Amino acid sequence: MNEELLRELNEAQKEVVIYNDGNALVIAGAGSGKTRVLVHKIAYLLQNGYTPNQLMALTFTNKAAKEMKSRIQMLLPHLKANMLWMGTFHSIFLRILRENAVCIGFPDFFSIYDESDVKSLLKSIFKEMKLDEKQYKYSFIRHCISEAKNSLLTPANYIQSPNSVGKSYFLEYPFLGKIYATYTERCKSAGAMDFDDILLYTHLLFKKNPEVLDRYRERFRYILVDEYQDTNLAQHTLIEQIVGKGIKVCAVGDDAQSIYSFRGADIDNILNFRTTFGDCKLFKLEQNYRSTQHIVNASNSLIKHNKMRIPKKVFSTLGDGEKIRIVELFTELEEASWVANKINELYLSKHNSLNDYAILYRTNAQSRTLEDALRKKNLPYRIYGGIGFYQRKEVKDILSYLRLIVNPNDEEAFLRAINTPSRGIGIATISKLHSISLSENISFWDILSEESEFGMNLSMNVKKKLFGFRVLIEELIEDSKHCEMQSLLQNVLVKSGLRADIYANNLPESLDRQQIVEEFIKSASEYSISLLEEEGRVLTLPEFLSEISLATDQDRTEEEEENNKITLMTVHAAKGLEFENIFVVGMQEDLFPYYLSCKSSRELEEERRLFYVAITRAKRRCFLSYSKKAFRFGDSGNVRPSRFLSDIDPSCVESSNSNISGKKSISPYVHYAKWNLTWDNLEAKKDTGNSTSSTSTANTTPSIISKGDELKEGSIIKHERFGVGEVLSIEGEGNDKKIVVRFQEVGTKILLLRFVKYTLVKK
DNA sequence: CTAAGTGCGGTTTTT
DNA sequence: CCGCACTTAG
Ligand SMILES: Nc1ncnc2c1ncn2[C@@H]1O[C@H](COP(=O)(O)OP(=O)(O)OP(=O)(O)O)[C@@H](O)[C@H]1O
Repeated sequence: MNEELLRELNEAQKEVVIYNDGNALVIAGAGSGKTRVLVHKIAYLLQNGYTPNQLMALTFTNKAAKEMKSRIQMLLPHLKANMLWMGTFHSIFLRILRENAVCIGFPDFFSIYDESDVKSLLKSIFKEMKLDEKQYKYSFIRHCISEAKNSLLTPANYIQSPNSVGKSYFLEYPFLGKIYATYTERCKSAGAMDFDDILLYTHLLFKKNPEVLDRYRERFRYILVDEYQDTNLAQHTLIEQIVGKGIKVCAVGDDAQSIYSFRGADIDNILNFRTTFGDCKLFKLEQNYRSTQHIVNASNSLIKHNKMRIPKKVFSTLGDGEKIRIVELFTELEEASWVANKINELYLSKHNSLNDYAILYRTNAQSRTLEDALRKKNLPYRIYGGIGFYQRKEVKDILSYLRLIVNPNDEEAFLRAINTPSRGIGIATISKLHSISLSENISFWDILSEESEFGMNLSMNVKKKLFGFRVLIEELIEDSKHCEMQSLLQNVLVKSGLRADIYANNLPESLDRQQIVEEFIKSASEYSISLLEEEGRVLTLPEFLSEISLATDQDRTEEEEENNKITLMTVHAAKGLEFENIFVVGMQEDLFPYYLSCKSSRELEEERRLFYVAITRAKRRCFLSYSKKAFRFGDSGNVRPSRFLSDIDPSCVESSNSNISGKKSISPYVHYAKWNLTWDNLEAKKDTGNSTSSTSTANTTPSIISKGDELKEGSIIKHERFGVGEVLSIEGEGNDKKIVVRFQEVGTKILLLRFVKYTLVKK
């Protein structure tokens, strides 16, 4: 069994997988199989005595987590993959927080504020404090708060600590600390956390409640982390808190792919990894399995222009392949349609799938032109990023009611729900409520609930409206106790008046909104069905809310009737992925590198790393394009090609025009002593103990009639969502009877037989 | 209180 | 160009 697992790896990779004497760190270039090593290591550990609940595997995106899960499921078809604690930092630690909310003074079903909730709360605080929003710009303040949290500073520490990251701002922004403190207070009394809080509060939970930490430390034996170069202090420290005394860590990463410094990622975390954790072996992987030699050479020659980096050897055995093409177009429009044409042409001649094509860009705003061009050519595409489905107005409206049901103190949900649809409760009323809330230190909901406070200086008419809202929410809370998700959703829509509002007419705009609402209902229903089928559990409202609070658009369980689509996404979003053909558009000065990130060589080098990530996504073909005329803020101007284009070794490039390699790029590099790195000064020492085992918990289910006796190994079934698949095995008895099915599209799944909806294709 | 219109500022990357 | 804060009319 082990041999089979290891056969798919080269010698260097095998070593990492097998190594179990201490902590392990892999630093290696793009496409060298780091993620593959992690996946195989998890499988290997599982085959050699570790149980799924002893492993914690952390990724940065839900997409990566999902991908990893399915790859492991592929290697170990009988594994109950959902027993693995595998997910993003945020999702895993949110789970831990939910299990211990009371320890940190939060309600069990605390809310998660998304970006728009945060914005609205902060703006309300600005008003309260009468701050000049020209000086206290939302985006800057938001950044500072996030920075504070990522540095694990509570408001008190942020203000007082001598080496606080806020220090340098306080002179110019004397109220910054106060804003942060107020913001934190308000979130707390609303029973809400923002994204960064998830990490900060988990850190505090572990720090202040060692017995809680110990409970998890008894359970976990191994922590595995992908993309370690992008961890911030909070993430790094959390791992540090857990690891040690028989709990090992294995991390993989590539310093050249560190592209998230804007959210606190600190490359020192990976560089100092060996000293932080001790007893750590460093591994290198040098063979690139993804790309052809030209692409590997091009990316290497590019990244060599960075001073801050660890030099690496990389080679490919896939042959030279095609050179990188650089193409100049006149306008952005022409560029987009050139890309569309090129894809069409390749698609027709190579007879491959559109899934093999990705178009990458620096900013989401660039996608529009591309979409138009693709639509014009009738080329199907799928776009990642941008405004997520769950942030859509219509969806947020429904969610605000659902959030109130679960946590009536959720201030942002309250503010949205109370006048959506319009109930004649406007700013005047809200600000009265607001001042009561502040002076009495109670939530909006409490004001409505306490008769005494209620009547203060409000007119009879307003009182009636507020009372009506209170009754509505109380009724929905009651409904939630005995309704299932679907009927609860219907109740919310009908009783709130949202349905009547949205279905009031059939204007095209209205139809769009209706469609979004329908889609939301469908996605809830699909989620609840898959939970039933895969885990035999009934979806509860709090679980549903918690789940989607972390879901970005891309992870929504979409229907995939059309499974042949071009991928459009930002370079950031493409990290960790690979495609046969990559198109990077907008390769011009001011856009890539982005004009806001050109101030220091630190920023410029990060932009260059970003470009490195873009190129290294390509397996066979890579096209870089730019337009000479760019429309920015309405007016147009001439732009020059990106300086990065001339960083690439000309021998790997085929250019459709002349004026690229001519101009030498100006690179006024600052020398950072600590960045003068070699493999040698990454060495470290120390050692830790060893480990044994622990156990898992059971689960319960209701009982329903059983069917599916006609199935046996080798049967082919068609599942309504997963498509066609082969039954690999049937396990368990009675209500617990499960089938292991390998689906063509979605990989292997374990499904509870009594809940599965399928049709038999072949006995 | 709501809806519709004007004028201004700023403009990235994401969990 | 897009989102916003603010104004004005109903
Ligand atoms: N030993 C191997 N044999 C065959 N294919 C391999 C091997 N190792 C890696 N690959 C393939 O190489 C490609 C890149 O692997 P992987 O995504 O794990 O690399 P990575 O180092 O994580 O890349 P990145 O840093 O860009 O995320 C994948 O398609 C993977 O299947």
